[in-house]
Amino acid sequence: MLLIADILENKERILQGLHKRGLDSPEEVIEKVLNLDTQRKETKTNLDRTLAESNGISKQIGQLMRQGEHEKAEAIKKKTAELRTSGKELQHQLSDIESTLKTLLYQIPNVPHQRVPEGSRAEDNAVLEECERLPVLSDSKKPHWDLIKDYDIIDFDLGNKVTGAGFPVYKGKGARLQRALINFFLDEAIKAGYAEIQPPIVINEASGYGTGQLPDKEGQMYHVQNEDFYLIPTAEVPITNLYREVILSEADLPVKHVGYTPCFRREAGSWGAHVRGLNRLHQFDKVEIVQIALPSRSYEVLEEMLQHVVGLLKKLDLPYRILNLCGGDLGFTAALTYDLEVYSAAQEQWLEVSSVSNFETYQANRLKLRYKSEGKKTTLLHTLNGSALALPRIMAAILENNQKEGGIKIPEVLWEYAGFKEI
RNA sequence: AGAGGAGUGGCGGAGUGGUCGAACGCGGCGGUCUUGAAAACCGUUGUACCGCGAGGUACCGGGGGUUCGAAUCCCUCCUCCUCUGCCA
Repeated sequence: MLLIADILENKERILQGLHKRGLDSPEEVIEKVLNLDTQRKETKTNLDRTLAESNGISKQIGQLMRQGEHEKAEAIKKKTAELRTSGKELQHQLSDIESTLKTLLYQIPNVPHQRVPEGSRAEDNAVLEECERLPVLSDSKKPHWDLIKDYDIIDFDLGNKVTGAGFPVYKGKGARLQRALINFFLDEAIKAGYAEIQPPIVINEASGYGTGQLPDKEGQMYHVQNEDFYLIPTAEVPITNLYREVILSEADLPVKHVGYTPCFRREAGSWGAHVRGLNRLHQFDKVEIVQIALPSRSYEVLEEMLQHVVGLLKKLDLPYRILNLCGGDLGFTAALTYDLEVYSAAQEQWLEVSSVSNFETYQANRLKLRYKSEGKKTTLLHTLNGSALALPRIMAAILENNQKEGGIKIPEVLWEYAGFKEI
């Protein structure tokens, strides 16, 4: 959520940023916000004045009562009736204005960072780094949706039976490889100084608003109706919300957490031929890294997180490229996002396996996540997160890129974790 | 899930209709004393909003209500504790 004070101060810069996202007329909504804010202030001033007067009279009444002057007290009481009705009226006006203002602010995405490239389509994303020699497989190469059947390690039909499409069942070495990857990712993050968290995988509404999944992506989350909970689409949500309404001290920073969770996404309307097999699922596993950083350091932290993810891909020996997402492709709440994609030699396409983002104060403002600086001022922090990593496409790439006649070699770093070297 | 009890500032803990943003203790910060530290003593110590400022307003788990006035009374939801039930 954008800060009104920031909109007032940097209106032009913010409008430019919103144009970069391809918004039609951000001027309109920004003007509405500023007008409402003016109304809010006026109403608040009036309300406070009314309440102050009414409080004063109440105090007088109290004094008179104590002195036993009941008639005088009764006489003054009558004066308050009017204040009371106008106070109620103003109170209602104020909460109406505030909720309209909030609804409006919820509709405005984060302002892209200066380094975010112009553009609206995937082709406009800037490739910052790309593996030079892409692997080429023999003509007998198979996509992972065939390989998993050949080796009987992931079963979509069983998932269909038990749940439905997009909920695969991992079997035998498939399950063990999953577990190996999760443990490998967790251990690597812990080595890099991240403290492990095992959060709940269902969250309440407040948490959904805190990190920005609500109200923007309401339809993308599974909703537990009888409890009004949501299944998490990513561990980012529960882990970041650990710090909702928290004031940290400077010494606590940066906060670094890692968590493994299953993730649930309805992916309404996003199915097609290009998302076969493991490429898109309703339930998948992911290890997520989250940091809370000082505003002055958050872009350093972003680079550090990016390099952590790059390190994982290198250790897994997967060909990757790094994208700087363009304005049109940037997520609603992010200021800058690096996507990491892995090349699948069998599908002959790039698969997104990680998104590393800086949200600056956008989430922190919703979360009321602040720190107390030396000068005793409370200031919003910056939140960041990244997948390190999402499992299914990593799994797909490992299976596809390492396939050979009669077996699939798994990366050496996983041998110990998996307990086998080949499928 | 049922019955009973409880939720107050960083923590502990008073307060059951007005003088309460809230006693007191601990902790934190500043100071006195000390070569330094400890102890002792003195002072200070929440957040947000409105206002140029003086100052004002709101917040005692959340929301709503009664009242001139609510931490205090009523309703409702949430959370925790105890007992019973059920269960990995």
